[in-house]
Amino acid sequence: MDLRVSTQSVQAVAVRNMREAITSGFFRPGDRLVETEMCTMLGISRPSLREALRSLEAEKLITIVPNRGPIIPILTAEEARELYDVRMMLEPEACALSASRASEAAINAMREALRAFDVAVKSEDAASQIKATRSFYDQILSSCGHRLIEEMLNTLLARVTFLRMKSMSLAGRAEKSSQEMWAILKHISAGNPAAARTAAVRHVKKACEAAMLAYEKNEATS
Amino acid sequence: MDLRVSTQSVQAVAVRNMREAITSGFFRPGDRLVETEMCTMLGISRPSLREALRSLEAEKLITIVPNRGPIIPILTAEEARELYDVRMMLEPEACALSASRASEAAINAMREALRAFDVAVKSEDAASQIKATRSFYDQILSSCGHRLIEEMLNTLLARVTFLRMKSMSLAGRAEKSSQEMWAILKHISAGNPAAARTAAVRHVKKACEAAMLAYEKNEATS
DNA sequence: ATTTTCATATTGTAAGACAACCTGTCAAGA
DNA sequence: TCTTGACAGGTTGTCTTACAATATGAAAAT
Repeated sequence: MDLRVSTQSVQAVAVRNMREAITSGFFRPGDRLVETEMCTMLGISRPSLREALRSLEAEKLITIVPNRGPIIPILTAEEARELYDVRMMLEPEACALSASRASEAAINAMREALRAFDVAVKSEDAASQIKATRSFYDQILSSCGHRLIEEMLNTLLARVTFLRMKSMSLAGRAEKSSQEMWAILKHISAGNPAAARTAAVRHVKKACEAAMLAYEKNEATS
Repeated sequence: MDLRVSTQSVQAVAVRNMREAITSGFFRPGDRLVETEMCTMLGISRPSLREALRSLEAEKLITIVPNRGPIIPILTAEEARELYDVRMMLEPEACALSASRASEAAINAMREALRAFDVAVKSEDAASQIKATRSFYDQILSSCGHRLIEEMLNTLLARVTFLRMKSMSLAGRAEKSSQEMWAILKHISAGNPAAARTAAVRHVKKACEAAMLAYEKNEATS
């Protein structure tokens, strides 16, 4: 029983809210975040806001251009590729660990998340897809028992949310993604780390390919 | 010819200086960084300092305890182990990449760094050892051609500096470490990614073992 | 049309102020 | 003696105000 009272600093809440706004797609790559506007939106003072912005900058969720202020970064294809490279090194490990230690409750939550994902795919609801994927990964990461991997993958995943939204809209990608994630879940719930790892590798690889495809398509249309 | 005038923000300089102060061992785990003191040390205002502190907090170089302020974190054995786990996933890759693309100049710089390391080992100069190791890794990371791996390993390495200092002081560890790093360099300069990777794996593994040993020894003495 | 100038908007930085909170000390009461 | 309560000092959390420095875009001049 946890009776701890926890007062959150204004700064911390600001970071959380802005992070949510960015990863949910409310702010989009290229958007400028004018300080005074953000202050009124968040209802906080400029010094507090600026502290929050520095935190987000260090997380790479925003870029602060000197004398121009914060903007939501636009990932280049190369940066995206690098993000997937590193995901490829960490995510399989996380899935393997999760396969060896995830609780029944965590596995059920993953199943719920994937069901929600499938529903969102059917109804072509991009926001819900992202949310469901997010929740699926949250469960994997929190159940993998490795704080650092959890934290690093969390920030990495936050950075690619927008990309995922784009690549999910590619024809057939969402369905494929669902299959791949169900495969991961199957091996996790079976307690098979090796299989979970290979399934994760496949998933990240495919996700990367889809993202790269999304870039090519964008170039063609622009 | 680069004539660019780059004015650094006060905040950015503060972050750099404080990061240097932390990773060089000027501040030690457990130390409190009182804001007003830091302000006078750095010659900046409190808002600017606090922005800098938030950046360092996001890098995990400091921990900001609510209503108590920033302190240099004391790594638990488990946190240390996790840091080495992730190093183990990234560092071999970085070395392999470096083996396939490092320039002659970079390799020479690595050699220089290791020579300096050996000198520092002989004279038992802990600070110089850290500095030389740091410079060795800087060369590997900047020559590996992967920005993200470079950045992530940089922050990871910054977090374990103090640990390395402690484990280097273990009998014989510095010499072993030197051998392992020379092995990595050998394979990088030979352009052999696979061999560089295995050498890196061995090095991280041994470094991890040494660090764990340092923890046990500390427990025994405390 | 190109360059220059200028006004506006925005960021960078500082200073001052005060409430909230933690810590340790000391006295009062059980 | 031990616990509790109160208090003081130090530190952080936050806001307000202020102003200099810089970027942007439009108007003016060549």
